[in-house]
Amino acid sequence: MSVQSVDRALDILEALAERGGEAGLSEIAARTGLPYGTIHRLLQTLLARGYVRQESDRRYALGGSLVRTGGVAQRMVGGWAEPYLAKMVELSGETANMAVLEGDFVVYVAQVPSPRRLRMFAEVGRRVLPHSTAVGKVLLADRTDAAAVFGRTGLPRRTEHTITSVDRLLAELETVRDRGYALDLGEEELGVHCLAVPVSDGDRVVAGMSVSGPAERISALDRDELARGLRKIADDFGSEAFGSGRQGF
Amino acid sequence: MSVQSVDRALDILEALAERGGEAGLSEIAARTGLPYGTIHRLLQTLLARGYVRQESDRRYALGGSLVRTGGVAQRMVGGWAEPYLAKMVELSGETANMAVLEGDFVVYVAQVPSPRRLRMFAEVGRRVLPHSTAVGKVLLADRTDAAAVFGRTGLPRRTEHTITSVDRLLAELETVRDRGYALDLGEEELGVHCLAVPVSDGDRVVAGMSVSGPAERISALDRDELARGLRKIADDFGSEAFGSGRQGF
DNA sequence: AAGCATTTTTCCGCCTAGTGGAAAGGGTAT
DNA sequence: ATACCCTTTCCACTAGGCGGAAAAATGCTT
Repeated sequence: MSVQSVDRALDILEALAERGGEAGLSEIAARTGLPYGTIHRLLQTLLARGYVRQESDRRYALGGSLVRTGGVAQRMVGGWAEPYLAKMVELSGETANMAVLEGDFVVYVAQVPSPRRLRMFAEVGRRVLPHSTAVGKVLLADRTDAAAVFGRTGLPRRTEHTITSVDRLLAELETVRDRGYALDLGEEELGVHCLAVPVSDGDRVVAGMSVSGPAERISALDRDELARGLRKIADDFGSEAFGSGRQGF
Repeated sequence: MSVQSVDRALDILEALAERGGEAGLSEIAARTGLPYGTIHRLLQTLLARGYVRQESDRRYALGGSLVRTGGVAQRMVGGWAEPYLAKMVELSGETANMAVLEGDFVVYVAQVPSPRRLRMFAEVGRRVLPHSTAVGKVLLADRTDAAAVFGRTGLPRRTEHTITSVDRLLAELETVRDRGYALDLGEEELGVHCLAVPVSDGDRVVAGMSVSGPAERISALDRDELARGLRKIADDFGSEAFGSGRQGF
């Protein structure tokens, strides 16, 4: 049903991405379980097209050609997310956002603003640090290297409520995993509260969706009930947008 | 030398990207020249992996899986660009940036700041409109649909120098094509001048690199000589980062 | 509502394009 | 200088992929 060599080429690209965009041939072999000759041949093909690049030490890295298609795809995904974000706005009355983790940063990729007069507005494309945002917390809760991320970024204090202790933050991520949603109680911007839920591709958390608004309005909502509603929407979106991924086991 | 089916799968992905991320099977066939059966089979493979998605009207679109790899690749490219941007800083004494076009926006993907006390600082990841920036102009100069972009974005006045007439702007793009570099004379921010040059993958303009600084300092430089120097650096980077693309003709 | 044109999907025999084990070639650490 | 590890090349085998053409689905026109 599937074309073997294409499948394998994608495996290689993904293996490279998981290793942070760079790996040696044998590292790829270890991860994918493919024979060396095969990997080398497929890499040559990707190399010739600029999807992979070879460094001077003969290691392989993801190449520039992925940027173009990736950018186009990101806008598409943002577009598909809009109806779902609109549902979240309907449910909560507040502005809804979708964000992904890019490196150590949270990047907003789509937004549907609240119809209210007083509302949040975070431009699409904006980058923020994960430790002080609800989406950042859901995104990191799924990763085992959260502590390393905090090590690199530090935990700059944004407001008096920002959590600046690594231990407290890791404990909070634990809570996020357990209850399935994350909060930001004025940690990024004073007077602004957010509630975020994960978007999964069936295997891993690939994005986060959140609603944000003035502290008083958000506090007035029933958190658990809201979270339940948002999770449902995020799950629907996840299976629609990323759903066909990871089949064939 | 190259694996045929992988090459073809990449052709399909690129055809989709060129069509704005969405196309019917026969559109892809027209563009790639591949037989229907073959395209369909390859699309099924990409579909199963989430690299492509099928809409309700049976058309195909780029899928979410590209976002992950694309994001990782973008950071890699930004990293490779740094030594080149550093050379530009050395040459001009001013902050150097690299940016790409994402949809109708210019997105900064890498930066090396000037060592001077008074310097430009535009955060990586920032989005701006193309009409009022030098990088925006080089990026659009290569596209035939620049007028359409301006139609969608409008030409908001950022300063008293911003060009707000479509005709004047299109004429300026013509000039940019001819002389090989673009200027921004306080059109985005008062008192800030920029000079940008294109980065090509050998076929099309895929990014722009620019230097920006206080109007007085930039004016004091010999534009044509500076442009020549920057072009050389940008060309070197282009062939290094995207160079192995488009072989095999 | 029926028929026509267009586009997408399925099928299957042919055979080429891809596979992968193993050996040769490079780098670099000891 | 040598040994080890990682990468690249080679080649005989055959499974995996190819693509023409028919079937099915969709949607447009009359």
